[in-house]
Amino acid sequence: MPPALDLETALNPQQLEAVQHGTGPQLVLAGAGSGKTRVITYRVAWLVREMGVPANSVVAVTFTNKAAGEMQERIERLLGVTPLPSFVGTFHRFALGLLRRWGSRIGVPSGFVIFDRDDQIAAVKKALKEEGIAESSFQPRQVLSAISAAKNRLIGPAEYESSAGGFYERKVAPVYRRYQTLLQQSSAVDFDDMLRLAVRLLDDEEEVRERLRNRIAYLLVDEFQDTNHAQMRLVHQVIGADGNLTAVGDEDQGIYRWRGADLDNVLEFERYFEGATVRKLERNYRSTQAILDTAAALVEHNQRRRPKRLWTDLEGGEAPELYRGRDEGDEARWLVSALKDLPDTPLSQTAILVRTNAQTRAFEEEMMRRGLPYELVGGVRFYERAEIKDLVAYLRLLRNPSDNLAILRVLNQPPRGIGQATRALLLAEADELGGSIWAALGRVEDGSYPRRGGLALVAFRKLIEELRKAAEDLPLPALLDRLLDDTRYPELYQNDNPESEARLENLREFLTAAQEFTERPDRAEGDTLAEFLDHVALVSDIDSWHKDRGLTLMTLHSAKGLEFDAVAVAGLEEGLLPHANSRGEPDDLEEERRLLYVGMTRARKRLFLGCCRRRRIAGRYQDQDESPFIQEIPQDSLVVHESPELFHGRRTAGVHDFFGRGRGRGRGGGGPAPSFEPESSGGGLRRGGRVRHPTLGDGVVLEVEGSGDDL
DNA sequence: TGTTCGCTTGTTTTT
DNA sequence: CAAGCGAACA
Repeated sequence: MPPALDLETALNPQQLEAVQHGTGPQLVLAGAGSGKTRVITYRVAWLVREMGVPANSVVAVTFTNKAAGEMQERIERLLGVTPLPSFVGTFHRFALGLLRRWGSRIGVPSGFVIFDRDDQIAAVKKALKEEGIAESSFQPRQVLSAISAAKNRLIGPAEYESSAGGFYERKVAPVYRRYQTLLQQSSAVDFDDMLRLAVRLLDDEEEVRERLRNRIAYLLVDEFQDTNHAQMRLVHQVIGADGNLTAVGDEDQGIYRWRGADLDNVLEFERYFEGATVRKLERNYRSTQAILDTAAALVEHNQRRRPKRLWTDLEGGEAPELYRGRDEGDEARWLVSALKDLPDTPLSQTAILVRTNAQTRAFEEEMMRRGLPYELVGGVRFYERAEIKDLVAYLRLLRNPSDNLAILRVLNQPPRGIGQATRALLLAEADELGGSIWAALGRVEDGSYPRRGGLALVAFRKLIEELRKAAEDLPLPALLDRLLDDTRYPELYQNDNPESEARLENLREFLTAAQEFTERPDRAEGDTLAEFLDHVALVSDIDSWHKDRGLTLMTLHSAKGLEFDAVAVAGLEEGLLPHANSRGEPDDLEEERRLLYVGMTRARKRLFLGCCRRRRIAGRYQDQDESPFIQEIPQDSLVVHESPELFHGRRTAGVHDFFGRGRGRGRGGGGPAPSFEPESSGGGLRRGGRVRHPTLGDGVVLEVEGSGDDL
C-alpha cells in the first residue's frame, strides 16, 4: 500500500472540492496549467481508496494514448495497484472495446479491421468513380470530411440523403452510401464508425447498455472541450444525464472544431447534465505571470468562452519576445539561437511550435546546420510510412480475408507479375461475386486470365493461405519473420541507396515494436495479432515521443497538454496563424486564436514569438502580413526584435491571398527575363533604389537577392 | 509487366 | 517543393 492520500497537502482548495465531489455531474473548468490531470487522478484514487468504490467501476477517458498512459501510471502509483483494473484510455479505444465484445449484435462483422486515413481516401476515390463523379470537382479529402462530419453527428447515409439540401450534399450523399458499402465489403470500420457504431450498439441493445451502466459507477472525461456529438452521446449513454460524471475541460483550449468538437458541450454543460456543478480552477502552476498576462490578453478577444482569469504565484518573469524576420530561414536562425542560448535551460526543455507541418522544415535545416539535437513529432508518421503500411496490410489480410484495400495494397508488392491487366480482371470478377477480392482469388482457375497473370494470382493466394496457417500457431514476432521471408519483401530495399537503408531500418523498428507489444506485461492473453493491429491503428506519433532527446519540433495541435521551460511559436502571420482557411468564419478565427493561446501557455519561463516578412509556400515566395493576433497582445510588455535586413517601405506587392497565385515577385515565366535597370546610373541595384523595367515600368527595389547572372 | 520520367497539382490541424 | 499521376519506354 502506498502512503496515505494526503489530499490537503497535494491539492489546493478548488482542486480538493473537485476531487471530493459527491454524486451527480460536475464540470471542472480547468485553465491551462491548473492541474487538471491531478484532479482526475486524485479523484479516482479518492473514490477507490476512501470511498470504497471498486476500481473496475471507474472509467477515465481522454483523447490521446499518451495522456491516457500518463494518467494510468499516476493512478497506479496513487493506488499502488498494477495493472489497474479500471479502464483508462481514449474514447476510440473504449468504443472499440465495446464493438469487439458486442458488435456482432448489431451486425458489425467480428474480426473487422480499422481503415486508416489512406484507406478512407482510397475508398472515397473508388466511390466517386463508381458514381461517375470527377475527382477534380469533388476532392476526395473534402468529400471524406463531409462524410466524417455526418458520422460525428450520427447521421447515416440514408438520413444524409434525405436531408441533403445543397448541391454539394446531394452529390455527396450517394458517395457516402457507396463508401459505406465498400467498408462493409471489406469488413472494415473507420475511425468515426467506432464512435457511431458504439452509440448505435448502446441505443439498440438495452441489455448491453444495462450491463455497462451497472458496471460503470463513475466516469471521468478529460479535455471535454474536444468532444463531438457522438462522444457526447456515448457519455450520456454510459453514465446518464444525472450520473456521476466528472468532465474536465477548458473552452479556451478547444482546437478540434474541424474534427466535429463542439464547444457547447462545455459552454452549455448544465443544459446537457441535470443539476451539474460547475467549478473553476484558475490557479496556474506552470507559467510566469508575464506569460499568463500575454496569453490572457489574447484569448480575451474571443466571444465563445466563459469569463475567467488565471493567476500564479510566479510573479513577474521575463517579458515575451517577438522576432520579425526576413524569411523563414532567418526566423529559424533567430528562434533557435534564442532557445539555445538561454541560461539553465537544456535544449530538451525547449520547443518550437508551428501551425503547419511544412513549417518544420526550416527549423530542421537550421538544427542540422548547427549540429543540434532535435525531435520532430508528427509529419510523416511511423505507421504511415509505405513499408510499414505494406507490412500492416499483410497482417490485416491474414486476419481478415475480406480486407480489399489490404489485398490491393500488397497484391503486387513486392512485384510478382500481377500488373494492371490482371488486376482489372480480378476486380471485375470480385464485383461479380459481391465485392470480395479474396473470393475472386479463389476462383482464378475457373476464370479467364492470361497464363502468366493467372499463375501469379494463384501463387499469391497460396502465399497468403500458407501465412494464414502459420499465423494460427506462430507468435507474432515469428510470424513477421516468416512473412518477410516468404514474401521476400525486404528484397525490395536490398540496394545501397540511403533511402532503402532507412526503410529497412523502419522494418526492423516495426519488428521491435511487435516484439515489445507481444511481451507487454499488462497484456491479457488473447489474439495477439488482432490486438496488435488495433494498437497500430490507434496510436499516433506523439505517443512515442520522448522529450529528452533535444529541442522538440511540433505543431500547435500536438503540443496540447505538454509544457516546456521555453517555447517559441513561429509563423505569426496572416494566412498561417490565423490560417487562411479560417478566413471569414468567426468561429474558426476564434479557434486559431485558441491555438496560439495553447502554444503560449505551454511555456513555463520564456516565450518567444516569430514571424517573417516573406515565406516560401508551395515553392513560391510570398509576402506575408503580420498576424492580427500580435496586435491583440499588450505591446508594452513585448520585447520586439527585428532583422536588420528587414526593409521598411511601402510594399508594392499588396496583400496576398494564401492560395492566390503570387503576383509581385513571380518566379515562373521562363525564358530570359528582361532585366531591371537602375534609374540612376552608378550604384547598381540597391534596396530602396528606383529602377525601370522595359515592360513593367518604374519601381522600387524591395529586396536584392543573388549575384552575377542570378542577381 | 515494370520502371522511369515529366507533368500537374496542391499544402491545416489528427483521434 | 513534394507527391501523385499518367504516359512513354525497357
